[in-house]
Amino acid sequence: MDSKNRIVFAGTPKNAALTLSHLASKGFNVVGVLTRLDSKVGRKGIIQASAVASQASALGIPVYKANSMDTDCLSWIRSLEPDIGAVVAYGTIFDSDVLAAPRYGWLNLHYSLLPALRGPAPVQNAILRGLRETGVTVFRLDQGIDTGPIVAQEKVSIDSTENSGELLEKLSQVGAELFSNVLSDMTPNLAGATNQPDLAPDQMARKPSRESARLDFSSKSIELSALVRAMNPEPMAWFEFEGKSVRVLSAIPSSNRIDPVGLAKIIQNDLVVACSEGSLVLHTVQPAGKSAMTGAEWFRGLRRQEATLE
RNA sequence: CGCGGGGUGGAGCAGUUCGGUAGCUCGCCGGGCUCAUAACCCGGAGGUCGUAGGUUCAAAUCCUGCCCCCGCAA
Repeated sequence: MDSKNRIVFAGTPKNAALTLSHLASKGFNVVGVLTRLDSKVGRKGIIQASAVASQASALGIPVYKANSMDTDCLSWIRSLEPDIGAVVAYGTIFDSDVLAAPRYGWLNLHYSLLPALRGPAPVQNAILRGLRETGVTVFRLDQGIDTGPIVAQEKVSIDSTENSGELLEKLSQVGAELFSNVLSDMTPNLAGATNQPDLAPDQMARKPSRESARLDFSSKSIELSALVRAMNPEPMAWFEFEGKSVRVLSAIPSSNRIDPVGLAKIIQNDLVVACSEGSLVLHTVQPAGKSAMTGAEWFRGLRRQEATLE
């Protein structure tokens, strides 16, 4: 491997920080880190540095914070004289000047088997669509969204019970490993990159809205269970009960038959709600203003035999 | 000062409007019934009602300060 290559890293959230620390631990020469500006976090609006910024500081790597690629940012990148750029979930599109700044361009780590699931939410969409397998891709960044030539891919299976948070964790580890392998033999890998085929627009992995995370119990229970897993931890599936939202952190399909759709009751200490096909056990829920609890606990607090959820 | 909900035995809740020393559904422990049980019956332990102070003969309940947890919105 050529550890003398100067790498500029760009990323923002926790999984990007994990990749950064993995690269650093492998001895790569990360000369600068680009991340988004500190932002307000949570109810109290506490200003907080991104996970990548914190990680970079801990590693003693210079950090530049920017939400858009202005000339200052561009000249900072150029001043690093990078050989290659590495991007993991940075959150801003690069213009052609930025793309051309590192000698060999940029490599991006994406959490799907491109060209499938291009876009900002590949992990949620993989589970949402009921896929049994997804993966990670390292590709050369170009002007499009996740459209550049593919350098390397690795498959990762999706367990039928895991949620987006858990799957992302797996993908982060596999991705970090793959990324460092690519960088180890960078020159031949870049030369071997293959162009992506075109993709139908409906294959884009869009970010789920809160409304799309709402549970409609007239759907099939198997679909609802996938929705619940896909939306955890963000934005979290939910339904409305007596004017307040109740988040559903985990749910599993059940063979209990109850009618009509939306009717909920306790069956053998589980909270079961009727769906169009089968029923769903609401295992962990979180009513607005409360901490997470089991569905049965929540229902007990309602003090009734049965209720209709919508 | 973005909007809002909440802190009551191990868990989830009721009780707070109209002050009078605590209740429900579970869990737990013991016993019974049963081939058996997550089902049923009987009994039991377990609570400074977040915290500090105030009002009162009397505060979970009224007043004030503080701490903690959480939903929505960004």
